[in-house]
Amino acid sequence: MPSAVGGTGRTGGRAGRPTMKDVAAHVGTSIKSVSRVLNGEDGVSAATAERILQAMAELGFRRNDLARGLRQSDRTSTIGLALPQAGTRFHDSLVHGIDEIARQQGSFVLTASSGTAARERETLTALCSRRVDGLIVVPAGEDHGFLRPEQQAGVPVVFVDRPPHGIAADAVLTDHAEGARAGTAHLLRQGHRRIGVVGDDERIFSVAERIGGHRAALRTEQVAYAEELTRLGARCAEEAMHACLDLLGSGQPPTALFTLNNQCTIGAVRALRRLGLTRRVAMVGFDDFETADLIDPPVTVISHDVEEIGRTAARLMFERMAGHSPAPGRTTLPTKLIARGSGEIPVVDESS
Amino acid sequence: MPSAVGGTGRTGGRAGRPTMKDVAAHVGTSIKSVSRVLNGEDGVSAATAERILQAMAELGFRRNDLARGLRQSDRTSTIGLALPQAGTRFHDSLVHGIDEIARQQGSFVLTASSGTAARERETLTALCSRRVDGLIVVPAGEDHGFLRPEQQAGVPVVFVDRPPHGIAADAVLTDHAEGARAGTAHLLRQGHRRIGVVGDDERIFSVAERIGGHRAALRTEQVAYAEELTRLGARCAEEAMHACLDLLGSGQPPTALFTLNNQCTIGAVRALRRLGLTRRVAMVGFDDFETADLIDPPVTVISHDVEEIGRTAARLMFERMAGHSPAPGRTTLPTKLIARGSGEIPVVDESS
DNA sequence: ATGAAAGCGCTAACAG
DNA sequence: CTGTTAGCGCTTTCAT
Repeated sequence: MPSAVGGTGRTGGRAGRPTMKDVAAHVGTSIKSVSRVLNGEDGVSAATAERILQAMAELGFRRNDLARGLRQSDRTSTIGLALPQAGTRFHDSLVHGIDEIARQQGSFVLTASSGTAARERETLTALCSRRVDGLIVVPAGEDHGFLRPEQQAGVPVVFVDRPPHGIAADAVLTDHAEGARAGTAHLLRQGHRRIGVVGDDERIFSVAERIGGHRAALRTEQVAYAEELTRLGARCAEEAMHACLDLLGSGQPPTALFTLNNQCTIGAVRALRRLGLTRRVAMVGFDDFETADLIDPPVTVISHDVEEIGRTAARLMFERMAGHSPAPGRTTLPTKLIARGSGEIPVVDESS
Repeated sequence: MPSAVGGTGRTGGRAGRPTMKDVAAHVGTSIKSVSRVLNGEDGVSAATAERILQAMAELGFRRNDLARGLRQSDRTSTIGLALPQAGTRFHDSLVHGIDEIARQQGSFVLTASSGTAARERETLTALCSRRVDGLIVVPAGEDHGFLRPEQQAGVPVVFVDRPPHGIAADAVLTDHAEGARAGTAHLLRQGHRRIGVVGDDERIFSVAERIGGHRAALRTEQVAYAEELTRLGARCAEEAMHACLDLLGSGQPPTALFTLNNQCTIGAVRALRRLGLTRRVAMVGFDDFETADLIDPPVTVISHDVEEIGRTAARLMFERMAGHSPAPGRTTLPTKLIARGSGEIPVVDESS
């Protein structure tokens, strides 16, 4: 038994963190009193409490919440948020919304990057192994069945922006289809009949939904959907630009463009610039972005309230944590068309 | 003793998570064998191992890494990143860079929003209470002395973008002063002598540094620094726009603007638009942004490699974790001027 | 190849 | 008002 002073035998003061045991030893009281002070329970004299607080400050004590959670009904007061690498304003707003609600509930939000589909599972598992009380997931991968054990263990999982596959869970979505319908109808109203579509991979839920809405609008006006005016699979602004250049350089170019996310919108603007068509080809883009009003002409967009999506997802999660257990469902939030100019360019008279 | 079956007495399969004890009971082996399988140690027959793996899958077992860390030298393989709410691309790139290095080191990055200065301490403390192995902080507040105990306990802390106060720790900074000097010199070279400056609060390190660089450039060319052309305290694009409107509407308006971050740049562009001065007043902005090339005229900026900042900070952190302990220092990364058009507008001949 | 027991830092449930 | 004991889920040490 070598120099067993403060339990851990801390002497140098350098390595390892002080524990409650150390604080207790420092004061000459029991560990339980320290615990009481820390948790604001009563049953400790003011004098002792004072000395304990002093010792904690002196030693630089910080409670180990991990150990605490281990004992305390396995709650960590932490919720996990998994985000794929986006590179849009989506992140910030979403985190904000979630944070607002979590804070009200006394929970702490930890965000992890799930990156590509391949790494997503690993990321979510790591979050769960760190025992979050709930999980909000912006899906990157295809199947989330592996999260079922978490759900059954009482950890609610809420999906954002895309519905879950392989698991029954709440989802908070944007009304992609209706937004795209409105955007397309807006262009049709200006007389456009040849509308080019540029977007990411159609296997992505939001992309498929948006295309569906686009086609619905065309049907309503009895305009044929021209396959050759659609360019999908553009994963970044660069690829979208090339798709647009290709589209606009074809024999029968579109008189308007409908872009399926803001990266595509930015790519489209670059393409229109290069070809000197900014004022001649109309454009409506899905997703708003900060400088949309500064581009010439200002970009007409379909916008959605991402912060509200975050708040809604967080509320759903906390409701489930509180014991509510209706059948998992989808909440769909509306979009708004913001007319700024690019979408109000009328069709060029082709007979001239 | 009511139906004590699997240790925890789990029967419904609903509440609580399965533990190693449950897995062991399910297989009819000891908890230690389960542990061995999980950690890839040998000393378990292939047959038993197989049955254990099966049971884990069946029960949806997930190891509690918190409990693990409690026992295992208090390492959690997790590093914490604290970010104030920025609303710029800074976030994404920084997280990316840090993530890249952390992944190589087998660590997991958890990001928390530190929000305003007031909430920062609370956020950082919460991260520490969750026992991260290291901490990367983009400071929001003024004093970080409260992090000293963490450092002493062997948790390295690295600051990004602003140097620490009240604590000796590594910092990874941008060469704000040199960048601002170069940007200002660029404008001076076009003949501008009345350069308006719009930025956030001067108490922010980067703002002060940038102003310093700006003034240094003026001194070199023997141009007087005109206090009345400087508008600080603009915390968002909106406020920056009003500051610019004010500046440009004054009796002796500047012929060029130097904006101290991208929010201010965006505000300035809006102001120039409103006044129809986009082609007449030159502008250079600190920080690049995605659509800078799409604005008319395209915006000349001082850009820095944020991802590299992240990688550098992470590397420093892991080096300290590995035992390196030189005196804490500053690493300063260079900036690059990207001329796109707005900064190359020559001074208007005032005599005409 | 396997398991029993101790203990990580903390709190819950009981004593005094 | 204060302290003792047990145990959260896991790994470590030491036996078998």
